[in-house]
Amino acid sequence: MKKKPTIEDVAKAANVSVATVSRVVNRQGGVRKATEERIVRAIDELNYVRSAIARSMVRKETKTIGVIIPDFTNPFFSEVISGLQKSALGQNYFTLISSSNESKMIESEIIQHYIERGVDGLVVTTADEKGDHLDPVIKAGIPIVAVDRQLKNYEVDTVLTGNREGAYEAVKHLISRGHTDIAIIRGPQGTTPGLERYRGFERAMKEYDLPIREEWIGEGDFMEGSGFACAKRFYEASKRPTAIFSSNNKMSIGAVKALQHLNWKIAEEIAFVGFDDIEIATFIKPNLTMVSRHMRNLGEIAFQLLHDRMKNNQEVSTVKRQHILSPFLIVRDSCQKFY
Amino acid sequence: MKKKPTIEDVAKAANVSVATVSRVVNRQGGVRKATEERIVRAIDELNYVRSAIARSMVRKETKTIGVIIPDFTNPFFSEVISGLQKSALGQNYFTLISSSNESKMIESEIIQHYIERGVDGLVVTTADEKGDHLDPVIKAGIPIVAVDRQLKNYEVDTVLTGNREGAYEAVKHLISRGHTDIAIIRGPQGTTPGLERYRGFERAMKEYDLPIREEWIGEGDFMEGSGFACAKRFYEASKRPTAIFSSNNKMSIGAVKALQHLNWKIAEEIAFVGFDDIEIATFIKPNLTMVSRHMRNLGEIAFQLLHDRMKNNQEVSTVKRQHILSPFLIVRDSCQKFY
DNA sequence: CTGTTAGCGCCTTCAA
DNA sequence: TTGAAGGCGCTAACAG
Repeated sequence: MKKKPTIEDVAKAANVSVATVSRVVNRQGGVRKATEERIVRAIDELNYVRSAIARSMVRKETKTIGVIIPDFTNPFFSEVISGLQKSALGQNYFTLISSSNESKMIESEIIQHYIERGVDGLVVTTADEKGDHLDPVIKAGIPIVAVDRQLKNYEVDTVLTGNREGAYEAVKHLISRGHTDIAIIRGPQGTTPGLERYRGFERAMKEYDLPIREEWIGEGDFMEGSGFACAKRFYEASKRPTAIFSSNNKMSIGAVKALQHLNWKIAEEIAFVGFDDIEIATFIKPNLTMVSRHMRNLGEIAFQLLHDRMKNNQEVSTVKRQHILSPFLIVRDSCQKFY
Repeated sequence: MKKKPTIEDVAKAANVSVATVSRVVNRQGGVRKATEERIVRAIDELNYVRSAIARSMVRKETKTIGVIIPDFTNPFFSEVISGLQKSALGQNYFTLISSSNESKMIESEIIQHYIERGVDGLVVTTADEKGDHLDPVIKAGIPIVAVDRQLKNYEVDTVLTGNREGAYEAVKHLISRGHTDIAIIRGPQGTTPGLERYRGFERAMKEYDLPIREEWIGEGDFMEGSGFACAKRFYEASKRPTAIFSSNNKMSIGAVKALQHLNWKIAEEIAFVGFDDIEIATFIKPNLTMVSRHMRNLGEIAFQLLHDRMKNNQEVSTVKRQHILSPFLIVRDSCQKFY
């Protein structure tokens, strides 16, 4: 209720010096048993909690890492931060998590906050892969790990998924089921996932000598609405594709919504695969075949890399490390061959 | 790269005193234009960022609020924190968000972290509504706002949903469609949402003089698995219900999974309503009728209440304020009357 | 308008 | 095994 007790209050109550209290609070040992007990009792009685602020002030570290994701409501990121936070807590690191809402500007603000608060490291899925706006972080000498999207202008550790590979497998799967008229809902081509998944699509198509039609390339923005719009456009195309590959989870949601809306029958009339599994995949009538990945792992690995940098006083290896997790295809029922 | 510049470095570079630098950094005015410009230039050149830590140290406030939710991967909470964080940022407050995973122990740890870090306020959806473990927060004089679940042992501001009311409406809707044999998948009866939603169910049943059968009461834990199990039990009951009310989103997911698995046809053979809308609701064949609520609002209001307390130096009103948001029924196709 | 200075609560030598 | 004392970077009087 009243003001918070300080280490000095404890010292007074236990009749020792602050230095001694500090020793027991930090478990440094070298304190007589009896003294320690007296101090512990005083701590309890006063409800003393040591101030992380004052501590950070002198230690020059906060045991805190900043995390930036583009969207709280995307389940993919929920899983990632879930894994990340658990790993961090295990090493006694605390996580600050913020969403940029895919805005570079907001991301900059968040970064400012993080630097002011002295985070020891940063994990970021950036809204802008050029990444100039991360300059302050670099300048401050704060280690960074990029997740899912790269930071092109800087040599930072990166955790990625085999985007190209995953898309390639998905499209190949479609082809193996007899499809040749395949459309793609692309993500923003300025982002690694957007571009790479397109490249995977492209590779598969080329490998089998299949034409990539202009009207079968939908430009999406990784949001639901664009998935819906693209699917609709495909339906209205001069020639309809027989299969669709969607580049991320939210666009898949939108696309499926559109297919249902148009009564364009999945599997029977239009095959479908999407990148990143979604909850509805196993609920709707023909279950959806999807490219999936170990999301929590992404978060865990990201923390490992960062932790490494943080304790190794940054200078150990200046080489950028890249970790690529392989996605995997979950074959269900939405890509049946049909004639 | 090297060590971070301090206010003193800036002062030296601009050839002024630290006090003056502080004035311009904090926009307090009373500094000659020319001087200010000189300082700003120095700040830019040195990449100076003021240390929130040192600042908090003397101001005795961190402009930071702690948030505890039970589960990152529950979309309900994603929405809530999304709204919360946006409101907070608007008032220049920073949010620390952590998940307790429904564990009281983890929640305690998080609380410890928060107190150490000197949060100015706390927003919590607790894993244990008795809330004794929040004692340290109370003792530290940190204002609290409870969201979605109460803290029974303390008089703190609370934001709730009309749980009873929502459940009541849902069940009445079922009844109005001709159902009399209604089962419920309950949440933990030790939680406000769990208990209140049951009470709503009960009230509707009593009002219409319908029997509540033992075997039609499923004990769930708000997690997917229990929803699945309960639905299965209903199916195997000596007498099958014709309608199911599920008490939360995750259990609804599980229940629907079970219904599909059992090939127990929704709407045709078994009506269904659930509390909290879910994405699959509009995807599966008969669209699911659901009780929904303005989730982002919950977060926004929570912040309002907290903000109020924080600036009013806590003593203005010791009265506990309670804010109840009304849920609303979204009628779709899963409760058709059938005979 | 600008500068000086006393802390904020804690950790960390250095002595005792 | 313990204590004394100097900061960490910043803000907020108080003086000029």
